[in-house]
Amino acid sequence: MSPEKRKMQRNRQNGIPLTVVKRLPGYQRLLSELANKEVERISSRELAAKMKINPSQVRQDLSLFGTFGQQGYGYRVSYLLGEINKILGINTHTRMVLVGAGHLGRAIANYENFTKRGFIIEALFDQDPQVIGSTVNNLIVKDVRELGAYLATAPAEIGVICTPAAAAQEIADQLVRYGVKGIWNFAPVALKVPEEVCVEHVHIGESLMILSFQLRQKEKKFKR
Amino acid sequence: MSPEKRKMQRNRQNGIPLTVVKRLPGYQRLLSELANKEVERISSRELAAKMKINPSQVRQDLSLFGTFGQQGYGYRVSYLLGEINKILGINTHTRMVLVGAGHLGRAIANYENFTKRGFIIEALFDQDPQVIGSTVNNLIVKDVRELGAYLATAPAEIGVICTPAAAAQEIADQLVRYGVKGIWNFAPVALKVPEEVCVEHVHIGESLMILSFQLRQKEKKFKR
DNA sequence: TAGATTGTTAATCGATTAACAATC
DNA sequence: TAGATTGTTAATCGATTAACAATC
Repeated sequence: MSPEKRKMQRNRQNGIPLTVVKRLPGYQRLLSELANKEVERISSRELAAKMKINPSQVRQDLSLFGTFGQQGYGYRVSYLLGEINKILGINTHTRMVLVGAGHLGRAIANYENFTKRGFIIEALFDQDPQVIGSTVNNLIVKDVRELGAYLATAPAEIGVICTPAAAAQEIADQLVRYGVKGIWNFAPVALKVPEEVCVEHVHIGESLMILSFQLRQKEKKFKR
Repeated sequence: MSPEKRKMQRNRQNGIPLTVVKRLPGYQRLLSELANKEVERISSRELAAKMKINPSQVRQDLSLFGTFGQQGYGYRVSYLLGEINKILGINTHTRMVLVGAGHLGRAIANYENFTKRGFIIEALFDQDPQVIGSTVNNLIVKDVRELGAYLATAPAEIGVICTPAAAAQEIADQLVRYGVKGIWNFAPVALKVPEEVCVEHVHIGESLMILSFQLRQKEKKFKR
């Protein structure tokens, strides 16, 4: 394999290993909880225990982004949370549009946790005349044929795809054409997008398969 | 240490590495697609290309479960798919109940992909009098207070939790008490369950945080 | 100050990739 | 048969864990 090809396959973007990136939301959630409980400081040992990982790993992970702690003291919860929020882009009004206002789309549109963190769904689109015009969480569902025109006047950073699998690629193409930089994809299909566009795929079905596998493994173990 | 001994020890301690387990649904989906297209055979090289992984890894992964290929030929698609379906417990009528018939719950209950693979949601429960009695995908939503009584007469292997975070642990406890062996959790909360119960958590919110992080990283990269 | 705990380097472990004999 | 491709062992690479000097 050529060096370039191998490099492309590496599970990294810009130096931060994907394994670390995947832990960041976990740190964020824990620190939020601690902040809510008005805990002032926490050590890597305590944080690690809550995350069910190794204290070295906590320090290793955080050190990739800066030096947030103090020797002999640990980490100030409010400060570390603030830094991780910055790293994750939390609390900075990220504009989103959502396509596919079926049950799943409406569930996402109603999720307050996202809004609270600054991820704002600003418009909903659907194809079904029965759905177009209905209200979801104070937004009127628009005709998906208006998607391009809408994004031309009100750009969004993230497009959420909650359509059936068959429609997803076409919608992704449109979102990309009209300047969306990230796609949050709930359709069970691998999207093709240009290199500069990020895709995050929520693998709902795969998750059920994994659960099923684990059930069967445990069965075996307990029978033996 | 002899190879067999090492293999035995690994299997005893950890079973199949989680990294491998996570790839299984991907193999399954690809092989299904190939079977639908009536492709007869596939090599590890071709399969790897479609999975965007290394051919060695495909052979390595599959060899953990048995020997499914033939030298000089590759893998018979229908046979390999059948074996992977067995491994994942696909097509063996797995009984499920779902608690929380909001938008997300109804989206899951309507998902035909699961039914097709033998994962059957047999009952829906909710707490809201407005929702109880309504019909979702030919099932009448029951009062969540009947959950225990229902499971006592009609046991289920998997319980799906689509309730708000605050209710999730209480529901998980009930599901476990009434014999559910796996929990598919969509509530953004870490559930505590006995060791013998499997939990698979769908991290919807974390996925958005990861996308947001990647967006910001790409921004940096393209600005620089 | 003295104990605590970080940030970082070094060691270990596990996962991925390469190589190749076996064999269809 | 001869080319193709597996299953498996060996080498490499990356991630996790341990160790410890720095220092609050």
